[in-house]
Amino acid sequence: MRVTIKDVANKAQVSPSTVSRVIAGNGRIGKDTILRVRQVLDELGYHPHHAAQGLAKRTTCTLGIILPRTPDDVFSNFFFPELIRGISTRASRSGFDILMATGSLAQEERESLTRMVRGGRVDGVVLLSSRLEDPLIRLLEEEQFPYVLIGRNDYSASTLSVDTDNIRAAYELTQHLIAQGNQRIGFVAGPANMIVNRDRLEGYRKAMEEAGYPVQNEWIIDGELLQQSGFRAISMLMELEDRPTALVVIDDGVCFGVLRGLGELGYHVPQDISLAAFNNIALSELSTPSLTSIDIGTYQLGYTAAHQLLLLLAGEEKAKSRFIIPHRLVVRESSLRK
Amino acid sequence: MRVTIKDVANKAQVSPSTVSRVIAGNGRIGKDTILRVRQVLDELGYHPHHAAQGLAKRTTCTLGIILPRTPDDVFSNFFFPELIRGISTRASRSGFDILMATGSLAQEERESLTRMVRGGRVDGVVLLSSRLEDPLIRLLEEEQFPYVLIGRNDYSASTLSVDTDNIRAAYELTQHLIAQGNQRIGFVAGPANMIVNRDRLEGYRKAMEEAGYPVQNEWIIDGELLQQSGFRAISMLMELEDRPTALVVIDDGVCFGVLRGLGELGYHVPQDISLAAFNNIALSELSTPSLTSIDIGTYQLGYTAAHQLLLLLAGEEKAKSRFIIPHRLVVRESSLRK
DNA sequence: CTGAAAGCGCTTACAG
DNA sequence: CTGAAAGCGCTTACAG
Repeated sequence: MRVTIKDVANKAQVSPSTVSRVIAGNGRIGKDTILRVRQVLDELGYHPHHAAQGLAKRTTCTLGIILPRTPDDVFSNFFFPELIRGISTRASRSGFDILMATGSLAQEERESLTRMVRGGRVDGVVLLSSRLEDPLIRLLEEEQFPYVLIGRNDYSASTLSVDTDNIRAAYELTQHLIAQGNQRIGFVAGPANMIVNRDRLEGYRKAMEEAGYPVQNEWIIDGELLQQSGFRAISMLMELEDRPTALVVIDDGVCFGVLRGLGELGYHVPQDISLAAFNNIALSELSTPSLTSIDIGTYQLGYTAAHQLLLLLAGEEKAKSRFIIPHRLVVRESSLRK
Repeated sequence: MRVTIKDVANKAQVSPSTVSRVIAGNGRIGKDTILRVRQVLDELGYHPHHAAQGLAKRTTCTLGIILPRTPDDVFSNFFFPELIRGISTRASRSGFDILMATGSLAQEERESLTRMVRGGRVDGVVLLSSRLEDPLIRLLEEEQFPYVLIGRNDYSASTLSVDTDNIRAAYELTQHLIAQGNQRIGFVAGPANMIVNRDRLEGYRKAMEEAGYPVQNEWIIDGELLQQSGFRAISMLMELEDRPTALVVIDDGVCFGVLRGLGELGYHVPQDISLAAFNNIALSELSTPSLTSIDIGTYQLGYTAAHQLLLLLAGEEKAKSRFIIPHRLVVRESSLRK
């Protein structure tokens, strides 16, 4: 059935070892032998069997990722595809493929990762995000398995990671709103166990503090509530005596929800309230009003993460273990002074 | 380093064969032997090596997909993540993982697929879309490799495929616009070499014909133009003497572009022109106006495709080879009579 | 420059 | 019920 190295060896009248060496391109082989073997390789259309090669060489040429478990979490995950595209493109350039597993529960996530790592299915893992005391990170550390984290880590300082300076980004985004004349600025938050969300909240607080503007607790609302209880959260916010004139929103996807909610309540953006968010997904430019957003270089994050992991696997020593991808404030209609 | 079946065998004082059988759960093994082996398995934290297992069993427990090559094609691909989630979830349930490869060029795409298939990396392939005379389909057919196609096929009628009835869906969507009082209806098309796009165009034409409304050629514009030449295409369309009062748009992503373009030209939707599109991505509900769209059951498409492929791999004979996932018209603001 | 042999970690007839 | 052996398809010291 399958054309093996043995078939090639027979036809070319050499030993399998020689065929293997010709393919690998190393080892000193006679010129005419090389030519002859190459010829047969072509004729038979030989293609190495990946598992066999992997078994012998102890390598898989595969990177693993765990798909974020978002059963129906429509928000906040529009940028994962772009991230994965970056990872995949870089991997592909080194002949690596991506093995992807899912887990709808935290438990399943762990199991998927274990299967990958302990089963020797991948050479390294890219973690797409990190939460507080992340069990996946713990697992990887215990196994001493090569991985790169997209995000920040509360676990081990030496972790190879690629990240946005989210504190800084949130700080700048808030400053932009302040520069537009806003003094009462609210924050639509994401799940508090994600480190990226904590960082963004911190940056926002810092900017407000520095400007000498107080932050009211009622101004900070949970973005997840938007899904469950419709737009009650927004409605309550807008009915406050001292309601904010602007909102920093954790993510463009959530921001679309906020925008819609405000619209249904009869408010106009930016006339009645300004909005500014993070991630700059493709649709942010196309919405009406277009969304002011921090472009975090999503593709670049993924690309760089894969790149650094590949370097690590190649045994190249790195000077540093933490890489920051520059972000960029993209000002659009949603936040411009009315 | 790695705990092998041999280590377990030694410690449990049995042969590797026996350990293998205990793990597989087949073969008649003594009760106490089973218990003893299981015990050691646990103690040592044994995990089978995937490549070795695959080599011996000639199976990979992996499904392959080729990531659509969309370097910067922001439109029309917002539903792929959802599709992949469906595939991945179903695969995961049978202990299968997903191997993902990219190719930015058609050439690279072919190579990625070849590597997967000829390298024995996957047991089957899920094709995420199909074009006319698709080279990937040809490759798979030549290799006689198991695959399922999400979409329709101009190649071989017996191909296992899971699809939307796009002709019907477009027909219904157009009928809806007609029912809203529109007589001049235009169409924003996608790349003509994608079969899904042809089908949708056909359904639109059919509905128009049946209603006795003529279709002008100038009413059919190329959605890809929206990206390159800004909104010139839309501007030209709207300046026509007999301009359409409604547009069927090939995809929600493209529809966002159209919406934005109309907005910049000073037109209001649906007051000045109605819009209706396909795919019903998550954001369609959140836009202002919200988008009327055909929900194609994206997740279900992916899930079913994986399911059928898995059945095929398991050797289960299927009665039919083509599965249609029901679609559903979701009427929202963008198409409602003014 | 080239081949025979052992080995990667598993499975599975074949014997008993 | 269990083990020894051969084999999956490749690679890589070891010899020569």
